[in-house]
Amino acid sequence: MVCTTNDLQEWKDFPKGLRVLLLDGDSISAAEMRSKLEAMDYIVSTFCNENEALTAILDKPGSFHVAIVEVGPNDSHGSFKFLETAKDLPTIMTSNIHCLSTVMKCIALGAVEFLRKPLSEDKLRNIWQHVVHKAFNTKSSFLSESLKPVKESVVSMLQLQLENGEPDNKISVETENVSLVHENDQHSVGSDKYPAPSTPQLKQGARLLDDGDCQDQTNCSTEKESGEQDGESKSVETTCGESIAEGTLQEGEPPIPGKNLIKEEEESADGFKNERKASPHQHNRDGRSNIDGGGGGLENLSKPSVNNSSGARANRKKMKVDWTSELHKKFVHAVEQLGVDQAIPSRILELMKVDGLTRHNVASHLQKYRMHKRHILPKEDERRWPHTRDVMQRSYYPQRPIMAFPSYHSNHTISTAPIYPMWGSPGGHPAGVQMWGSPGYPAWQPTDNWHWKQPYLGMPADTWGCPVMTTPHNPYPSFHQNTSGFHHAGAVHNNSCGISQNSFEIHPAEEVIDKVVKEAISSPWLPLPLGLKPPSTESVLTELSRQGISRIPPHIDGSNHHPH
DNA sequence: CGCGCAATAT
DNA sequence: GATATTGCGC
Repeated sequence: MVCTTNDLQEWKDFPKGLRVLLLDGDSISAAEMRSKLEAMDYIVSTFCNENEALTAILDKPGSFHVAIVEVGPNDSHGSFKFLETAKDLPTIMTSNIHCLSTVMKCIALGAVEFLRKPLSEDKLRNIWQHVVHKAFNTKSSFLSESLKPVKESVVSMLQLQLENGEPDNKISVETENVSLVHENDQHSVGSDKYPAPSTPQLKQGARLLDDGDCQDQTNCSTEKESGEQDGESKSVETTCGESIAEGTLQEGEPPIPGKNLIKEEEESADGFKNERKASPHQHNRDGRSNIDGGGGGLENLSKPSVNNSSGARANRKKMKVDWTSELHKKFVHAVEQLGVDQAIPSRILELMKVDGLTRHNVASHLQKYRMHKRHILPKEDERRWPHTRDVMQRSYYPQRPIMAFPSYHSNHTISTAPIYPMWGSPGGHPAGVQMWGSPGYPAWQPTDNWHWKQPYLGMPADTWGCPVMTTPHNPYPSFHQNTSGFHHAGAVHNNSCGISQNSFEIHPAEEVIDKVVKEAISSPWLPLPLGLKPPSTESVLTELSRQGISRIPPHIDGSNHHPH
């Protein structure tokens, strides 16, 4: 009970004041982490080698609350040594190595968690959880001096009763401040607020406990080989890593008082509490939910963003869905599955299986989605494909030929089926460019998710979205990898919108067409090759028949008008 | 009631 | 300025 008012005071800004031992062989990454941690008010001590670090620990036990240790590629024994020696210090291992066995070993040796590098703010921010966890899972008698205050203050703030500890609540926090019990206020306005059980990717307050069903992505995050999700920022890991309160704490607000926990994000108060609804049908996190065209089927909900819900007020505001990559990916998958024709909010919603999402949310997103499709794609389409190739070359932009806009209403023209996993200009933006969405996403979130990145390298990314060179007409080599073959080395590689410098006669390239056709058949829900122009339907059909394919999948057929 | 679109809010 | 939400007609 070395807990003084002062201590409490110190903890009121929670993560603030936590002492972090940082052990990283890479001074640069160490500096980065340190910087981030300090921004969150952690107190960081950096070490370059385990010996120093261990010395520091042994020298002054209780100097640190938590450690972050890098597992180097070669010299991992140092890390393990640390791990084994500093048993008493919650240690988070981190590495660039995605080797499962390494991860396993770390965990086996006592690491509380394994995080892939780079460590995003979100990952770092949550490290305090381990501290609290430990604080509550260590017998009082063994509780280190540094942890006592943690426990004390948390207990105090939450007004908990210690089972074996001392029920001495230093400061009786005003109940108004920390309401453990979330009033089931689902009545609120109208019924349009669905009981969002555990908000989807919505801003997820720091619901530490919650459903015990947390996927242990932590360890599994060691990817296989899908070279896609390198930067995945999953914060779930820590979030559900452990719950502070085993039996002691009731589920409830995060242990952190409402003060300004983190400076950078203060206004994110939107902790909507809703009792989890036992939606029978939905179980998020089911591995292979959708089609997933060969992509990394990883889906973890919960987005980064640091909403340590300022516990205090139970502002069940309007939960604002923010469409994260994952969310959007799901969305797109759903749309793809359904096919435009049937891609209606409700269905999409179902397919997405995201708790807390409302039909409205989806509808809205869909609206935007469509909008982008109609504007971006066609544009791209044009520029890359100056329509009447010979004639309109002069201005490929302004011309907004007939088919430029697939019009909504004529849902019967083939063009309605557009959507491919990228809204944005496929060719116009290098993979990493973020178009809409994720404005607020930290840079550390790589180019991952969002679809505008190259979807499938194997298949011409442009195939659907952009006619590019896959069709008879335009020979313009796009700078995309797939076309590289056609490139004239010296030729101007005017990205995308190149005027036909030298339209070397590239013929329909049978194989390409074939590819397209096959794809079209196998994925009827995908937009047809716009390259085939307005009459594209027919063109396609023609091609199909030429290819000896006589039967057309219902989708295409159905959605396409006059069978005469 | 649900969808799509426009207006409005943040 | 962009994105999400709300409102409204169909």
